[in-house]
Amino acid sequence: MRTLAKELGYGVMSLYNHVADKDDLLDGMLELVAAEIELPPEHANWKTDVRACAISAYKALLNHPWAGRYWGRGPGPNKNDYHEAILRVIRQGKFSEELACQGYHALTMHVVGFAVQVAELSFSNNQELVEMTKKAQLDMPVDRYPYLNEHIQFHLDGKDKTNNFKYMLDLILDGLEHQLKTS
Amino acid sequence: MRTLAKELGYGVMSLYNHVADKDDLLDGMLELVAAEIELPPEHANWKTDVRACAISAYKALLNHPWAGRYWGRGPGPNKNDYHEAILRVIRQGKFSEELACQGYHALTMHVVGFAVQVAELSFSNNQELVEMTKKAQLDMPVDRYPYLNEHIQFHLDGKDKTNNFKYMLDLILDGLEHQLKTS
DNA sequence: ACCTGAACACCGTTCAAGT
DNA sequence: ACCTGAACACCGTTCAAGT
Repeated sequence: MRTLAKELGYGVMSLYNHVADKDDLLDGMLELVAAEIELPPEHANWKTDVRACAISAYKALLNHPWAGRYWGRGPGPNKNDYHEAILRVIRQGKFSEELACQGYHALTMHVVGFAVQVAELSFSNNQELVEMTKKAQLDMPVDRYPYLNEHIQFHLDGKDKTNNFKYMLDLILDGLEHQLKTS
Repeated sequence: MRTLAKELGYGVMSLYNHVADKDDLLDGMLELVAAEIELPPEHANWKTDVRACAISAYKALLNHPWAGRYWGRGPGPNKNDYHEAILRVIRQGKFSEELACQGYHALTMHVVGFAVQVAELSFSNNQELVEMTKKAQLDMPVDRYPYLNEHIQFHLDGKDKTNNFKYMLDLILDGLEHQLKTS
């Protein structure tokens, strides 16, 4: 609040003429984030549509790294539109009510769960990440943590070329598709 | 800090004789949470072992709802043991280095991503959840959000009987198993 | 209707002083 | 070695007073 007011060039208390609360302000900010999410069209391919929408939501959350932590607060028009879109697309894709419920939760939980964790890391560049990784490695002797060291080395060698958000997303989507077909 | 000191019956500053920082204190607390995770045995079934370990980690995080938010901080012996265990089990299960990397991230991201979001909700009982849901429903007219309302009704009717954490976990595990077999 | 400073009840932490 | 109160630099917010 105090920082924001200073940035705007007003006294702190002026903010409370436009906003009830810090919570109220946050809700408004979250709605702006939700507005960035590109929503899928009517009646097309559920899998590609829900995939694109999830990726768009993920990008919106990473555009505003503070946002994921607060995403679970109250409802809001733009946030509702996003959730409605996900549910609509899979229901129109012939998901049963039950499978839609499961798929909806799996997808939305994945998006913000992944986003909060990636946003938390927040190193400014890759070099900084490498430094942090190497420092962490000092607390992990190879004889006690052989697999952990192997894994870290795998990353340091730049061998991890997969986008892990999309990788998990596809695990979920493929799993749902399989359940849809065999139900 | 101030609250903790009062609870212990000491002055605030006495804490700094046992702990460098609030961060230092949190790291210690996180290690205690990590200690609650039951680690899998050597050389058994990767799928059931990694599943049990993930569920145990999830339960530990929910036992201490504040913990998920800070899980991504630095390394720590107990936290390292947990990560080492996951990596070991899947590598011993004949995962390639690459698939192990993907599986490791998918599993660990799922556990804490899901935990932080569930912990955030934090209503004390089911009645309270129903109240909150119904209040949220007021901002969601049925004509504008038909699928969202259908979904909420599905929950209010108690028809969602799936444990969504385990459901997603099995989606991931089954996907990994499939990739393991066809690689 | 909008702005504002003083004041309140909170934080984590430094520092100097105690035993 | 362990404890501690005063003090500092922060928070979000209430309240009464301004225009």
